[in-house]
Amino acid sequence: MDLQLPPTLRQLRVACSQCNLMELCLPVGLSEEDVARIEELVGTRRKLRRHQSLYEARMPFQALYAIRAGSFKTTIVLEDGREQVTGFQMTGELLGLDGISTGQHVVSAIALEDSEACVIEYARLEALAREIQGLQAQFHKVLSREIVREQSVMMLLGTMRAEERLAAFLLNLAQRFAARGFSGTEFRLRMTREEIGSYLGLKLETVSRTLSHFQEEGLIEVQHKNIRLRDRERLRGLIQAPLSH
Amino acid sequence: MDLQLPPTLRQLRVACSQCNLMELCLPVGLSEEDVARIEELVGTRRKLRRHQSLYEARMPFQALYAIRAGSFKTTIVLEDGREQVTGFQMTGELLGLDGISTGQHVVSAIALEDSEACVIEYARLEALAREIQGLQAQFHKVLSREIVREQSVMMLLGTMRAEERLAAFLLNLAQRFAARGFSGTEFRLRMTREEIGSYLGLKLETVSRTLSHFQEEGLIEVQHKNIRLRDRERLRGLIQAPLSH
DNA sequence: CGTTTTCGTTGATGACGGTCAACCTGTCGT
DNA sequence: ACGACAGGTTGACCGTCATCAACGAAAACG
Repeated sequence: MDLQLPPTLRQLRVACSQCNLMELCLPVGLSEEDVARIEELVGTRRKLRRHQSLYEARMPFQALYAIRAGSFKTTIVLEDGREQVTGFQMTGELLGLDGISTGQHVVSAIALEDSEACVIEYARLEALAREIQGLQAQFHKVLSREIVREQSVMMLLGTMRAEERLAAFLLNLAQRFAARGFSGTEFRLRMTREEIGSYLGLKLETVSRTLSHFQEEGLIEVQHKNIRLRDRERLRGLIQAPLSH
Repeated sequence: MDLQLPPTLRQLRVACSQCNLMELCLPVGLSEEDVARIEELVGTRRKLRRHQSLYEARMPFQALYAIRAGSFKTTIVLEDGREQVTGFQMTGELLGLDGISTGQHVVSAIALEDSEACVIEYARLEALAREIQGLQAQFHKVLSREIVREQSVMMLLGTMRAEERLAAFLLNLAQRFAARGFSGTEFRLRMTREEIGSYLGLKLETVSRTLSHFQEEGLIEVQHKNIRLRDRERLRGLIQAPLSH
């Protein structure tokens, strides 16, 4: 079996058709036949240990990456060194879209845990998208979905208060875990308070305090990185009715 | 002449090849021949008066819009009524990308002044992108550029202070005016203080105060909506060195 | 053309979240 | 298994920006 081979030789024959992430990834909505053709797209897979990067800002862009296992964060840095997390990505999600624009990556993608990603060479993807209409359509949707996601983060950063941001964040995570067949009520955070804060435009102390506060209110249970949602409805209510207006 | 005809009959024959926005719009980098084929893409143009919307959130998505004249803002609203401006768009820029994801628009696009947009039916665009490689490549770049733009807004909202946000905003506007052949030093804001504030995650009073402050410092001259940049370098410096660290 | 409304400026005050600091706990590396 | 260190919690204090308010000016309206 593959697992017996030394790591460098593990250029596993990738089979999208065998992958349980199909309905979250690029092949969504494609016929069996088309999925078969897509498999030629994915050349290799890359395994990463925690803290390793899939790509770094300013590196030339050549490929997109579909997360097969694990999770990542993407970060952008200003010249003065300030850094911000722009997103957290889970299995089935596509990384690297930022590089298409200029041919250079603008964010870095860093594994939050030991992870694995399918390498999708971009030139091949473009070529195949011209042939397979469904692939083209799906790819455009993925791009557009990222635009929409970022817009809702802008909304969060621009108009929400600390409590609302955290509530929105937890509910979003829950929903994504659920979509992957995991519990949407009990899960483990893969990122630190500081990373959460960076993503939400808050300091880590504020994240910590707010989580504690949620716990006191009976909204959630927190124990380190383990989260349990106890009252989803009230959490949701927090977002819609900040304090009274 | 066209101008004599009643508005409803003004389905002008559009000619991308004649449009001075070519190098800012979709046809970038295409051969003459390909540009000719692209022209069949743009069916009609739409004229809008100030405050009219090109499309509204929740409306079905069918077309993208290339701004031919004027300018727009895009806004997203939460259920509780809170609204945020997610972007300001100028000539040559593409509107409607948010709709691809779900087939429904998620933001509304509203004209900041009397404006005109070319209607690009999306189904046709996808079809043509499959045939013209350069068009496909350019379209993907436009999508990716929007992702990158939003990331830098996230950075701005997440880590920058009021002064830095305003400085970044003014410099960005200046650069875009310059790219269109207008002065990058003296220009007229098309949006209100409130709209600027909404975009930057600030209240209108803060925007007003900060602009006044910039003026006292000799960085800019403000007179209502007219802006003149007096010291670009110091403005730029504001962004990179927030206060000392 | 005058009136009304929208838009912008400036001031006084206060709240939310940032900052600094001390301490604790769990995890990672050797 | 142990120690060092990263990660997390909590408290006290403070700064930035929001809020409330009053006023002024420009633009939109009939």
